[in-house]
Amino acid sequence: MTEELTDLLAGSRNLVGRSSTVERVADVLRGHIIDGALAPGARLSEEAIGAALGVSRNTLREAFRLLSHEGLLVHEFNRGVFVAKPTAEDVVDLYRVRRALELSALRGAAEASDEAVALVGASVEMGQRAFDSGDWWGLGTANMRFHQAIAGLAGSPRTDEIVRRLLAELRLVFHVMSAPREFHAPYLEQNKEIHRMLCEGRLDEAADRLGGYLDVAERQLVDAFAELDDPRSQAPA
Amino acid sequence: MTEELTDLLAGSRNLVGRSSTVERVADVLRGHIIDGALAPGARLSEEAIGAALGVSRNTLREAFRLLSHEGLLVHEFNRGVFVAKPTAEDVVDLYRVRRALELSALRGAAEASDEAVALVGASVEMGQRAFDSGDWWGLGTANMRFHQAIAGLAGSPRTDEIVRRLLAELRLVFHVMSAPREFHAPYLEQNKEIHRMLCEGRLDEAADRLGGYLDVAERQLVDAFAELDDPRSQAPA
DNA sequence: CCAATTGGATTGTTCAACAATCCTTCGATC
DNA sequence: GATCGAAGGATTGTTGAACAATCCAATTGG
Repeated sequence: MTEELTDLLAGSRNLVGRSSTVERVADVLRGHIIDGALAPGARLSEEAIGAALGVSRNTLREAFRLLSHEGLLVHEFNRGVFVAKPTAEDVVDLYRVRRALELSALRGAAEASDEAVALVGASVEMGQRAFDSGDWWGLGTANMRFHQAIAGLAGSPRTDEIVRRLLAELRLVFHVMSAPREFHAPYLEQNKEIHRMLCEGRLDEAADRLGGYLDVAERQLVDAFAELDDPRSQAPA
Repeated sequence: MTEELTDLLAGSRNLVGRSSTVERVADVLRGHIIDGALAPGARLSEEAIGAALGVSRNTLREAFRLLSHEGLLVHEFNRGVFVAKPTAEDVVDLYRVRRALELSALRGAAEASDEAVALVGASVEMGQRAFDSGDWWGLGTANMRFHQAIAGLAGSPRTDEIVRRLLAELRLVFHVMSAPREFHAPYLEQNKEIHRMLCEGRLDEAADRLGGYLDVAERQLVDAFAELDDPRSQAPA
């Protein structure tokens, strides 16, 4: 179910004209990267992946280039492509851009379309269902959907694309979180409240709430990274 | 010791070792697109361009993919790549994202580095020189540089890249302006004043000024588009 | 005049090959 | 024994050609 929706999300970007092999390959790889099957830092061999997916090296390289520009892969000349390995600095940067775009969209939501507002509500309900069934990764997905819907209030195709890219990178970051439930669960209530404020037209208030919430999440992630790099937390060999 | 050497190597590689054919091709094409040698809407034949630049179709296609993700080219499946042809809606969208990012960067510029602030000043001086020598296209370039410097106040690599992409698209938009002087010249004074406010720490004031200025520019561009589409302004065949 | 067909041109994708570069291993020298 | 350097293999960078799939325009037929 969740996977179906994820595919729908990714697929809804470009309409139905989805016949390019390159994009299909990129979709498959994106999925594997986002759900962790391809770990951050892993090298993707052209020959191996090409053989596994049954596509030529040239086609694969075009797909690599696509995902590199989405921030999911990094390309090192003459060395190959690697799954992006976000750092604490990347987290700070990602949240900086998110704050600018999401808060701007929320503050200007007076002119948002009804469908855009409805998407926010739908993401909240989706999160509730995931919570009820104990699907913590699905809860994370719903949370992403929530933020994408917030950004969508601006009615701006470019904002939508930028935020989608940022959230995909953020998915990589979440792989360092050892406790997805504790991380994602508290935000469900916040999302509900922000949605309520949005429906009542209390936009500035909603934006302030969202801003504070982003600060907390960023802090939490940065701390998680610090703990990873901190030698005292490493188990003795 | 080792680390120093590694840093040096990495730094010099990015500056000098631009040895990828794909990126060199992309640079050439980007230049021709931005300065108008390749007009918006023009189709880029793989065979023709490949022969002209002396690169293979596969390499060229990778460069196309790069520029497509920068928004300068649009790729239509089974039809080819075309120089992007922005519409009035694109203008509105571009300014929406610019407002969000540039104003956010300016409002948070209290923590900006000295170099970042200096870049703003440098762009203003560059604009003054272009104005004095009657170089209107150079004035436009300086203006772009100014806005990139404003965005750079955030100290965010991702913001920098996004804004660079937006401004490159905007360059295409400017090709519809028949009077570059009248369009660009008035903003020089505004940039000076915003720079002054920035140096004096009057950030919110500067941001308000910039916001209003962006509104005017957007309006001006949209009007120019409306005139283009308006039949009454077209010469009889 | 309009519609269907056909043919040429262009793109999408694959395959094979070679040059350039990197990483590893092996050896040589001190 | 350790450090440095040089072959060796493996991987990427780039090219060229080939074929299938698709689009576009001209031609043909009604």
